[in-house]
Amino acid sequence: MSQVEKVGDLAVSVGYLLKQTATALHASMDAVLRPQGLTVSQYSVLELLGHEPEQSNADLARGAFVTRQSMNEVLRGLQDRGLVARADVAEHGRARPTRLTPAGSEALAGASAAVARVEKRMLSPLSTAEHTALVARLIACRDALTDDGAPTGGDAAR
Amino acid sequence: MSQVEKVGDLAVSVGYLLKQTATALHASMDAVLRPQGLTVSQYSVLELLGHEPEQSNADLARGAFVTRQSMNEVLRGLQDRGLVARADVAEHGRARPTRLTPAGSEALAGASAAVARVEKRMLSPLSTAEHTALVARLIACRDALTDDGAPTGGDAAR
DNA sequence: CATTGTGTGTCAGGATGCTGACATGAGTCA
DNA sequence: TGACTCATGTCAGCATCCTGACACACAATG
Repeated sequence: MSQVEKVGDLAVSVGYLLKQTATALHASMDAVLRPQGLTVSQYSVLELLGHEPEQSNADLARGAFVTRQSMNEVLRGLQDRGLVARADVAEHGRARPTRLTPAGSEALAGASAAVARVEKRMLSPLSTAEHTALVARLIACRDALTDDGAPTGGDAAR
Repeated sequence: MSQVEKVGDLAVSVGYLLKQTATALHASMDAVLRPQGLTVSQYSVLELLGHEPEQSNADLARGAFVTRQSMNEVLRGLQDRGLVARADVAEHGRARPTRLTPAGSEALAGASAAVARVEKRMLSPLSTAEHTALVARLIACRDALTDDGAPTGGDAAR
């Protein structure tokens, strides 16, 4: 009974399935966003700003699970295309809050609809009860990993 | 009723939770594998070879959700450290099957045990029934995305 | 036998994201 | 006030992974 534990069958490994499903979702999102001229990272920023305006570069980086440096480049791309706007000078600290432009809101509307269709397709085999149960269990797994142990990503906890 | 759909609250969005959970798992795996001198990608290869020996570079690339080119570099690293071995000449086509060396099997044993502990921690809040239900629903979501729509990743379907 | 198609390994170039480092602005506290 | 801590934005260098392209090996087909 003091057997050494190891990872079992990959076909039913939660870790492997998580990676597979997340990869499939990313690919599907990329497929519908690219025709709209957006990458998944860029869409993530627009979506985050749509839910909570006036976020700083660091805020957005944490929300999208990347570093401030990477987010900076994503924001530059969106800014050059006029989809987001940043204050030229910081109001308070060094943070220069970013907000959606009208063009950005319009792009977000189209992209969000497309992504919603992808999510709907992903969840189509699940009943409403199964859907909510899945959400609850993903939250439980995420919290079990992050409550103590390792950081979630980005560089906020390094 | 012709309302335009959009992505809802991020805190209960399956897509966002999937990304969060997968990121947290990846970070936790990295934290336990790095002390053993392995990256997550390298561990993935060892694990795949442990389950199914004699896989080609392309097979492993598909299994690890990366391109053949990326997998080639991972394999080169493992080969230089003597953890895997590849035939110098192809037996059949151009494929040169890779297999674990004794040192590779030993490294895999330690790494797999560490990863199993991470998975166990992740699943600790779930009952056995919830665990199996989670697996079934992740499979359902993955298949719903990949059965028709977009490819799963890598370059196999581009 | 020649042709076509599919799968594989590999090279070159580039895009993306990360680590490390530094300077700036704000809050805290002796 | 001055020292300290913390969060932010940014620069430089590097690692990783990808796209595009090509050559080879085999199977199927005429």
